[in-house]
Amino acid sequence: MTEVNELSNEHSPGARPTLAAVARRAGVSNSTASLAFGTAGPVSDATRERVLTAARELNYAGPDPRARSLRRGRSGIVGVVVEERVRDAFRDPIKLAVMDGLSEAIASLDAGLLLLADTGAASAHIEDASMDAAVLIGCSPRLNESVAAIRRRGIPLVAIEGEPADGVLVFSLDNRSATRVAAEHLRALGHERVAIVSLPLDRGRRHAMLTPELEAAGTSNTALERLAGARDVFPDAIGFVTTGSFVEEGTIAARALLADPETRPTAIIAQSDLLAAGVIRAAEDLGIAVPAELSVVGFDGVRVDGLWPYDLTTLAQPAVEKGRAAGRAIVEMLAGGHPDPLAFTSEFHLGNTTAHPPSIPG
Amino acid sequence: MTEVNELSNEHSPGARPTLAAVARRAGVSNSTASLAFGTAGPVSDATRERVLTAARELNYAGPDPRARSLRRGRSGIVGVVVEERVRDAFRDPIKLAVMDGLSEAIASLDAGLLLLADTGAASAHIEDASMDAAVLIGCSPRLNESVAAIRRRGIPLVAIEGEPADGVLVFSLDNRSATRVAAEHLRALGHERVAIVSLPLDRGRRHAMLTPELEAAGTSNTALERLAGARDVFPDAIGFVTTGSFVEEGTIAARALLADPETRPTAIIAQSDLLAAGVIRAAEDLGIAVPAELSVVGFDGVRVDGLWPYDLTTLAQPAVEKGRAAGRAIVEMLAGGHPDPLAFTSEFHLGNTTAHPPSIPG
DNA sequence: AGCCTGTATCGAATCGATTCGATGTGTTTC
DNA sequence: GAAACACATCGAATCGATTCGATACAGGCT
Repeated sequence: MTEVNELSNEHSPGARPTLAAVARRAGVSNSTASLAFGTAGPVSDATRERVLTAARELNYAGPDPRARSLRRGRSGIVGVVVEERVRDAFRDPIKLAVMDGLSEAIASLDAGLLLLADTGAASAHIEDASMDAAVLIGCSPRLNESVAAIRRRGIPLVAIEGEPADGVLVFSLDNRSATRVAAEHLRALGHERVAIVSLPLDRGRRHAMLTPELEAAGTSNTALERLAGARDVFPDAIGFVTTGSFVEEGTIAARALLADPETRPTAIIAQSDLLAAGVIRAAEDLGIAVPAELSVVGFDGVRVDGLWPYDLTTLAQPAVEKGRAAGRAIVEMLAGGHPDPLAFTSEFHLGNTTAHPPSIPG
Repeated sequence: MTEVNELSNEHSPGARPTLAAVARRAGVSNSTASLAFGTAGPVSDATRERVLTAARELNYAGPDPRARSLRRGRSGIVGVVVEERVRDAFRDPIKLAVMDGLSEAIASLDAGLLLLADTGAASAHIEDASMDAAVLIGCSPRLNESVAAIRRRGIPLVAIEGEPADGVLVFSLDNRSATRVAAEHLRALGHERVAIVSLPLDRGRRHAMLTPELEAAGTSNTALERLAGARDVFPDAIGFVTTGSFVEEGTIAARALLADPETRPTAIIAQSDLLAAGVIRAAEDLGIAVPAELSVVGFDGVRVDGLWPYDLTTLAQPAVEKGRAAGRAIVEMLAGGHPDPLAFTSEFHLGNTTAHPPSIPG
């Protein structure tokens, strides 16, 4: 019966051959065949050749990654968790830059990047995808049960931004103090009526005027910190919450904030450069001159195509470097090390989109 | 001794608990514990509760994905292979749109997307990543050994564009005939000196003037087909090969093509909208009026931020729909079906970037 | 009472490879 | 010529779960 099974395994066209089948055909043991596929093991060249030939003849595709990863305890996969649909995540140049640095730093692991959308609902994948480590990009490492599940799994877990949490290595940015610098710049220029265009505060993702309730219910560390930085200087600034860092969202926000000529702000603090670009576009449409009638500052320091001739006043953050640091940390943790968290700082860039507020005639 | 091991497994802080440990603690068999984690199985509510409680007490994170995927033969991962560095892939709005449709269509699989860069060199991941299916986006399904390895693995394999190959389900686009339509449009307007700005022809990725040698050595189906479509109408068109679909690359190409005022083309066929945007930008810089002095057509039909006031004449392709079709095909193949390949067509969009060529005085 | 049905649970085989310790063979060294 | 050694190869245990067929038991039926 064993014989029959062996034959059927080797000959039935549907079933993929296994390493055992290859070994049998090459006339070596299971273990030797396995060794032959590695590069290191003590195998004679002749034997290795024989095994590889047998593999070729059987059309064997190499050791099954599933079995290999069970036995080895490593799967060669690093999970990247984003708190939105995958499609939206990749419209954000900052996230792309982070992934860029990340993939560069983990290149030595020879691992693939598994995209996981932590949209709250279908978080099935994220809890039972096999990965060797996970990176949270712009998600809250606390509060979240998927994240808790990953942590329980005991794999290295790093977060780009987001407040510190147990067992999560956080790479943070000076969101609050950097925004404060920008706000102080505006105040020094003489601005008093300032409005804020905010990134989403939670996963709700509707746009709305900023209210204390929304603010209190917020979970997005990045948005809240930048908000706090602005509030440090302009405690009463009004604001508008967008659904994401997109140019169109900035336009929508600016339309709402600039609607009433009486109460119109003289400056807008946008929480991202894309939002700022949208604000400027809206101002153009409304015939409001930037920076003469409206000053605009952004955040991120990404080059926005088509913003010319404007050179946005903004806070340049080292996004690629953040990703790289996270990647390096993962490599170190997988090697058994215990790297330290790191805080990154943004640099104020003075462009030509900020100026003194217009002097208002009596 | 067995006893000792069991104890050490349950108590040593480093080792993660296994399902067996949970079962033992709950006083049920291994198999019952497994059943308790599924939703379907015939388990009494009381037992399930007991198992889940034991799991909680042991801080068990749920069945190990590696073991599960070995046993089940499914890993819940769909590989996405792109022929460039991951960072570059995501700068291309068409690839993003494809991924978008893809992730939408495979949502029912509850699978994650594994990014794999087929850069020729470090193709280690792509050959031994565990995945249930693979999608090639803009890679040649022939010629490539990594792809051959995937095929040998016997998993569903679909390709977005690229010439047909055995065992690969291809979703194609009418690259050639669509480009021909654009070229005919230019000829109808009276253009005779036309230049082409081409996507990369192979993985070499250097920019250079287009030569017959480069063309003959090309492996990128998409670029070659679009080239052929242009050549159907303007057999002698000169061209410039870029390193990718980026605005800057279009600018570089246009600078090269527009350098000599004597031989300057009156129209440029760009193989992507981003390239076309770069061409227009270069023309602006050089003081060449579009469309009065230079007509420009693109390909893709993506909205390029900052191209305003231009409305690019282009070929709009159903990128999201291509991704969706690929995703649906994968779902069907994993269910044992044999879906048919599909050919998509692009739609000519007449914008304001094409016009009659300037009448050349005496 | 005897028989049958259905359900909850269990045992054991299985998925496909890796790896450790053991074995056997061939070569060097004194 | 025997002891020591290096090296290739092999057997068997192992990774951690899933699943199929068997079992036991409770209740319903005639």
